[in-house]
Amino acid sequence: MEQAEAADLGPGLSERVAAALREDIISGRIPGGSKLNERELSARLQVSRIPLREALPLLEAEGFIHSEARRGSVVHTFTLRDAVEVFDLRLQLEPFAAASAARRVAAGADPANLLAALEYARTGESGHQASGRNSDLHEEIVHLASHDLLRRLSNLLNGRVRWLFRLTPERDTPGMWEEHAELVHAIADGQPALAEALAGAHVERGRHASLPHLAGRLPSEAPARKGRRPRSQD
Amino acid sequence: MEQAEAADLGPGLSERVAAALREDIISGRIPGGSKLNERELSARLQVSRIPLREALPLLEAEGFIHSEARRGSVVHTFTLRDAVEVFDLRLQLEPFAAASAARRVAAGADPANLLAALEYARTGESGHQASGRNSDLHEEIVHLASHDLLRRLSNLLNGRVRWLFRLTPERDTPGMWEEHAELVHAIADGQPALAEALAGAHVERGRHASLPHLAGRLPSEAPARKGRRPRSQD
DNA sequence: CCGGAAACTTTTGAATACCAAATAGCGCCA
DNA sequence: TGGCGCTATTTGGTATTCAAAAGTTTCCGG
Repeated sequence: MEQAEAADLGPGLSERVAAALREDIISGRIPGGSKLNERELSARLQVSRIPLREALPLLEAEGFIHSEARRGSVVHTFTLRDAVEVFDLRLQLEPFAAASAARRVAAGADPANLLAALEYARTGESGHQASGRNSDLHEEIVHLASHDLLRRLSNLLNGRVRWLFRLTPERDTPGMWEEHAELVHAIADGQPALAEALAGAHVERGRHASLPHLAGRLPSEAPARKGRRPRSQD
Repeated sequence: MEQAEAADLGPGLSERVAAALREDIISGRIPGGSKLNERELSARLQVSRIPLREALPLLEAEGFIHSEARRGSVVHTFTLRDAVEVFDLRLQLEPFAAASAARRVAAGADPANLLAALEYARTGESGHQASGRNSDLHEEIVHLASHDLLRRLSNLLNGRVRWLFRLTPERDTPGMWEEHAELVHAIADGQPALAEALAGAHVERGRHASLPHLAGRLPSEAPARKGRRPRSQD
């Protein structure tokens, strides 16, 4: 199989494979419960099994797939419980991230990138793309916090946050932008306590706004254990 | 290269490779800054490069190694900052884990395993092995919380917690066992608020007890960027 | 004698081919 | 119709090979 001139040379191939699969799962193009056939995926993604098998453990660590020894990988079926768990942990991490970022600003760090991300999120109109910008904003806060371990945990969380945001496009209201602006300015002003409180409030408001909608859109519990083969496409 | 009868069949080979490397790094057998040569490691671990390259991305996600494209992998050099970061995030996650576990018990979950882990931690004498038992206790709390996402984030944190505990064997004092006992009983009694507060106090006490010791034992900042080749063994 | 450029070497990234073991699906027989 | 064994697909893993990029060495010129 010719690999042509596809060598991007930037990120490793396995990371691109992981990113592609992650997006396919988040977007629902590969539905929950699908069995992932290695060589079929290799063919579709135009790569050999090697980068694929480097990518799958990562996706499993993020909880997007579930792999059992010699039984292959199955795409995770997201439930309402998953959504609740995302809010739970955002509530633990984002206030800390916001406070840390504010402290860093107070200590002399430059919040320019954060303010730029806020502006970027404002200019983008509503819709599915906006959820990506919201994620960018949160990532920028984490980055500003200069906290390596926090960044790693947030990366793990991030895919699921993006999944969650994609399910609730109506979250992108003017009111939410106000919340973001308040939070960003508290950070940019170097006020850790205020930033922490606003971040917590932001997450909690999101939870209460989203969960009722999500309850109708997600299976409340795990699906049947055997025989499900959603036959993604043909 | 004969693989003999080594087929354990239990966990995948790549997971065992990841675990072995993780332990080698935590224990210092592979010192920070070491360059990891793939085929050399393959030879030493008696596996081919494939399970190795499935393991390396996992270790990188956990922050034990740092891989750059076409430049190979280097073992992370732990600094005092890393220790502070571990305490930071334990402080965010463990109180939540303890509260969740207590809520689960109040809702009818059985804390028998948790109590058993506490007893197991008590019977083990002091020393380096005890740090493993402490980790087991924390893992048991997380397990009891029945929170998938929390479990994933905790797993990410866990390796670094084990690294940290191994550096401070003097932490294993009778006083710390009292703290554990209080916490476990609060959970077993189904008291979320008490468990949350005790978990936070436990982490903070550990921070204050450990950091002075660690300050003398760890490099305060990242090492020289180039040319370091600690030549682990020959 | 020192600095820079070119050639060489090492190592990673990736592909291909192959084998063994286990699961799972299938058909066969009672 | 139900249980049992067989085949076949698939995963886990190894070995080998190739290309490209880093790193290293050497060599030449200033």
